[in-house]
Amino acid sequence: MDGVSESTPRSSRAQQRIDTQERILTAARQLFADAGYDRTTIRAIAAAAQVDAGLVMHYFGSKEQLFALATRTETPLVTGETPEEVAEQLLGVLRQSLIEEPIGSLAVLRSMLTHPDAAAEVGNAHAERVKVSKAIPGADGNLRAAVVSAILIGVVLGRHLIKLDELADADPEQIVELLRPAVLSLTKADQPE
Amino acid sequence: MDGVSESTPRSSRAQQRIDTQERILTAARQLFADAGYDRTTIRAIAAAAQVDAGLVMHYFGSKEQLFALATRTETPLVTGETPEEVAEQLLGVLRQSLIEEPIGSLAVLRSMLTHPDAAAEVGNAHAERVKVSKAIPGADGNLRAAVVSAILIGVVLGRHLIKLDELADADPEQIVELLRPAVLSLTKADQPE
DNA sequence: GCTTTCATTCAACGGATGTAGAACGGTTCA
DNA sequence: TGAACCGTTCTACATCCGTTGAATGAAAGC
Repeated sequence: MDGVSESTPRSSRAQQRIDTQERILTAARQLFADAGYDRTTIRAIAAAAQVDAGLVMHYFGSKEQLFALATRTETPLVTGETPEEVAEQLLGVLRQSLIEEPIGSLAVLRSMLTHPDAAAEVGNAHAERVKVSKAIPGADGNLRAAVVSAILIGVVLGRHLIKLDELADADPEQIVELLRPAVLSLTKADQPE
Repeated sequence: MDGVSESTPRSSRAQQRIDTQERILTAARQLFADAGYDRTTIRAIAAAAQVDAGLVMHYFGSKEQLFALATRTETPLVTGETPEEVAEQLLGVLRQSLIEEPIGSLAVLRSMLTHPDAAAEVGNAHAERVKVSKAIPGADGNLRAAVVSAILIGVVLGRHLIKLDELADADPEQIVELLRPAVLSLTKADQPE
């Protein structure tokens, strides 16, 4: 039954390699999020992972490739049908991002602004817009979706990165409540005047 | 009447020094906005200003001080009394920031996310929040003001820095229209249910 | 005209960084 | 037990950066 019992011992070497790689990735994610791409050095990542800098290179090839792997993030789902459902799902994503720092996204966001190649990742990290735009009716659905994304990015950024005092200290639920009308006004189609 | 006619000749040395300093400051502003603090080198600024790197140091002391001087920006006024007036003024600031890149602000915004000391500048650059919070009634006026600031930052950032396609290409006026209800919902005080 | 002043350039240093390759030491396997 | 393997560290190199101090040459003042 257990075909790997003898040929691949679960610990000691194969596993330790994987553990070490994961330790490096975790340290990289955290440091990239805290300090951005440029200010994060391979040596610092190695130190945080209690490893030599050369090993990081050996495993990941270059700082560039390590960054790409460390900041890969799965995009949240937006599957709602009605504007209200879409709005609630977006607010749910926001709530989660306010409660705990979305480390991968922060790393990308922070780095994107100084590191050219990171910008490409944003289309990926926030590809939710694509789905959002399909869920928002009207000819300007795409634009509305982009504006909503920008708003959410701005608020998350204001809380975790810029750390605007009021935003950083406030109750997440209160922020969500304040934003509900704003998000709703954007997920609903134009109403003729 | 003209006390400076002879004692301070307007050109040649005093003036050329001022001109050169201004040329350096302009180049610095642009480069900091384009590439952020870390990726902008003194040598690149000097080259853009057609000057030696040593001269930049000689005039501004350090990269740090140059950054502080180059990104100093005057804060827009928000003096409205009613929620509607405040909202319109905020939307006006947004409109202007969408039409032409606010280079100083972009430089701060971009650098702030990787350069620690730049963060302090944000309180200055967006000190408008203080005035906004006074113009927004209710116990949560401060929080509302912060949320509005975050939203505006997010949208400007989405257009000029992240360059979300739809946001970058859209008509500024259309974006402003989309955001009016959102901003209005935040400048108005809570209405009891 | 000679000296002083000063805007500007030149050359260099010390440190940090990404990266490459040799070397080490324990594990695996015959 | 001895040889091959491999995870890991050590050492070093080339480059780039911020910064400095001496050198240069033209303008200013006497």
